[in-house]
Amino acid sequence: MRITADAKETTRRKILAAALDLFRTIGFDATTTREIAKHADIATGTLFNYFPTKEAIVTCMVMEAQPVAAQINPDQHDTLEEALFAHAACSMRRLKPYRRFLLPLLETTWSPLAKAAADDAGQTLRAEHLEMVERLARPFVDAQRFTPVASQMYWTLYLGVLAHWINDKSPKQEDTLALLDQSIAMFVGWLQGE
Amino acid sequence: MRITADAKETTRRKILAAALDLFRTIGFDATTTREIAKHADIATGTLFNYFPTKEAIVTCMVMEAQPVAAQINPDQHDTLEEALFAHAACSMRRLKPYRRFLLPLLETTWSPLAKAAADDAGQTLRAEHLEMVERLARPFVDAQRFTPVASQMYWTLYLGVLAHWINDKSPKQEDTLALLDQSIAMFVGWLQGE
DNA sequence: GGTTTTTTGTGATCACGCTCATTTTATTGA
DNA sequence: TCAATAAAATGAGCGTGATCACAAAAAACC
Repeated sequence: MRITADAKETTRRKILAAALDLFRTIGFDATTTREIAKHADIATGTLFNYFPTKEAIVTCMVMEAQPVAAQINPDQHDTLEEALFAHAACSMRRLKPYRRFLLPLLETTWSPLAKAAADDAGQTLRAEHLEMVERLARPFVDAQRFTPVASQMYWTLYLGVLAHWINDKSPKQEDTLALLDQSIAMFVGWLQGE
Repeated sequence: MRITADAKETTRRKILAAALDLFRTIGFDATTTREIAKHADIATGTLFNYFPTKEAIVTCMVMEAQPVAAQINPDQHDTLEEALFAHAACSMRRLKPYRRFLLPLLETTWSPLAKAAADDAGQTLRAEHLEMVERLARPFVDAQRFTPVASQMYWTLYLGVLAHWINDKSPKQEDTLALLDQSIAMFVGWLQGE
């Protein structure tokens, strides 16, 4: 059991490394599962013993990156805008290595479009993010204001920002940061005001 | 030239009819292009002479529905919320026959996620919608406030509503209407306030 | 009407993500 | 040590959306 488990982990890492390499080099779409398997020295079928779909590989990469929760201090900020901005920026820093091929993640697992029962891992990421948002909002707004609809609207706006980010050509992605800033301002204004 | 053009139009309609029928009956994913072609009495290859992709068929259905612009009077409303709500509701009424299989449209052509150069038709629909939104906003807000970023944020929110709508199980889709209401309130609050 | 040129239709074929019956390898128990 | 059993790897093969070399038909020209 010992040797096998280690071997499996090794294979897993080989797949992730091979996939990351190819995604970066030629992009997500142009990378075939056969190619990933070949680079990882396994058979095509084996790949799917480790990851249910090609998209799941991306999801997995993101999940294994350093969690945001560990890097954010909820009591550090004076305004809700500031807190949410810091949180989003931190999340995006985490996603940065995968920016160019986040699209499949957004489309298949993160999007509110995603078929309900889909990918667990993606749902987990979403839930974690939203939970943090709610926690950050707690000192600033009534708990009862933070309805599921509020979560949903935040998530929509956040996805909009990420979507823009993916193709952002501005030098330091400042366009995206501006969009993020405005999106958060809009959300906070609505959440606190009214 | 005459006869051919008519024949082409006939084939086009046969394809659209066959596709609509199948999409409704067994859903978008379960419908194969071969099946559509068979029902339309043409070869598989011919289908792709008329529509570049399977998704484009859906886009086309939506485009051929009655344009929203013809049904909205910009001077009819007392508040911006009201005007935008009417416009969105009207757009969705138009989309209603296709609600169950809008997902591919949202994913591949409407989403801000879509690769930039993608599908023209989808971009047109988007542009038309946003233009109308801007026109409705004109009496209520400074023109210079309606920046491209504002358009983008509106579109993101609108897509969020549509995404929710697709899977909305509530009897008269009142969940979606509530979400639309809140989304517009948030957007208008931000656009006018600040 | 016959010839050329252009447009349209065709289905075999491709490349892809993914599956599954089978083979290979590892683990257990005596 | 060696069956017996469980776990993992394999690659041929499936169904799919889409392509393309070619065939048929239509339009244009004289």
